Amino acid sequence: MSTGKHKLAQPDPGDVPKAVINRLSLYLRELQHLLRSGKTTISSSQLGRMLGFTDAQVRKDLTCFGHFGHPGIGYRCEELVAAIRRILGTDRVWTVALFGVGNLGRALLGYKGFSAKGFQIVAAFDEDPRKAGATIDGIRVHPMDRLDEVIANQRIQLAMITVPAAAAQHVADTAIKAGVVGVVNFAPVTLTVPQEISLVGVDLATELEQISFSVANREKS
Amino acid sequence: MSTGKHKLAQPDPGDVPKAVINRLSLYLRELQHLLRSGKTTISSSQLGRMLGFTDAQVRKDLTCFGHFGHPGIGYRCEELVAAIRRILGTDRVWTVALFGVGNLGRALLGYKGFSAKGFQIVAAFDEDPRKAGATIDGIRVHPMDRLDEVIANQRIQLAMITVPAAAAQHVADTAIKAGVVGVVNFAPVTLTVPQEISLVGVDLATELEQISFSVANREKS
DNA sequence: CCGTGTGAAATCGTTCACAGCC
DNA sequence: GGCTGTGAACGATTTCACACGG
Repeated sequence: MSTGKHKLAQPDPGDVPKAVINRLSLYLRELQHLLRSGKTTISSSQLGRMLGFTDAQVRKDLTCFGHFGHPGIGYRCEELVAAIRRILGTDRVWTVALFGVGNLGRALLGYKGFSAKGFQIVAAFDEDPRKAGATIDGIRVHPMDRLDEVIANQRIQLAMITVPAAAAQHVADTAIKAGVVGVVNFAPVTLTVPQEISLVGVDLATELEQISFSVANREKS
Repeated sequence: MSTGKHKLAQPDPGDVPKAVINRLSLYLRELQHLLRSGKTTISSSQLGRMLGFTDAQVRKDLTCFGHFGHPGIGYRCEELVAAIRRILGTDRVWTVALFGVGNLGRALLGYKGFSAKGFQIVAAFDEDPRKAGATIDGIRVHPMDRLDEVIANQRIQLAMITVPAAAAQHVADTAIKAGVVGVVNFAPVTLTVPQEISLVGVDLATELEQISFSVANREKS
């Protein structure tokens, strides 16, 4: 058996709420900060307070996947980081291709946070032939028609889409046909993908609308 | 009277689920596409299908805020767009300041999607004195120490934070002290703000972790 | 004691199903 | 016939409260 000493339950992922996975990411981020500042253990209530959750919530979330805590002690940070990374699948390295080398695309190519978390952008694509051939932040920009070849050769698993809205669906279809199994879409459109493909959409304007609503309506208690 | 003919209910925003607001943004985005393609009315089931929701969900979400539908007809796109914009507060223009003119910051300064939705970035700030003084995409970059003055003079309401994680809390505190009432945080840290301030966090690595989890666990059903 | 893990209770959000209207 | 608005049923998630372990 390859992985560590603590039992990792494997519940049907279908019955783990999506919100739990989101919080797991936040726990992980917080734990990594804690580790850097030298803390070795933490209780569910401390961790919860840092993020605005209750202690029970933290424990429930974690026990979806196994028994990581130590009664009377709390959670050992290092242990829990390892466990969450295994749960999220970020204990391995993922290969990512970026589609659309515009402003946002370039910014993402240079973003250090991805490789730190195990996501390696290994190729970029752009329709504009003047961009293809360039190397940005060490990443080669290919023309779109090399897509199949590059995805296959470099065994690319995930796609980040930063092309204009009108092109996003076509790019997603093509990338998926070439073998990509997960997509992060930054274009402000709803994409349709086969159900075995994982998809998350990040719409920056939508995020601002959440703020706008809550500011416009902050005359509550 | 300035605003339209349809009743806009004003429920205590506290009892509208956050998820509803998120979906409202998606409805709006979809409706605007529909308008551009010439459609004038749509039913809850059509709109739902486009986004992967049920018809009942769409209707419930909308009736949180008033009666916008026409039995036998559906919703008139233009009318509904206006209503949702009023609900989200994007029928007015919001002034935004951007903090941290790095890769991501620059990309956001150039992003057209914001002004199209009523969010106008009117100033940027950076600690690096070499960046201050420049103008990027028509937006002036100020040194941090002009923060109070600029926020007040330009009546800036919202902040987008794209500084490094270690600086984010301080920047948020300062911006809030200067009068900002809503914050979108792109730095990978949990910010603490007074409860009357609206906050959303967007962590790009976290989004990828959602994909990683679901790809790693897609042997379900 | 402090702190986890966990059934049971409470809360919240979604879907159903149908009355009413065009 | 097609479609909205809505109470009631259902399902899911969060919180409570306590047994048990260091």
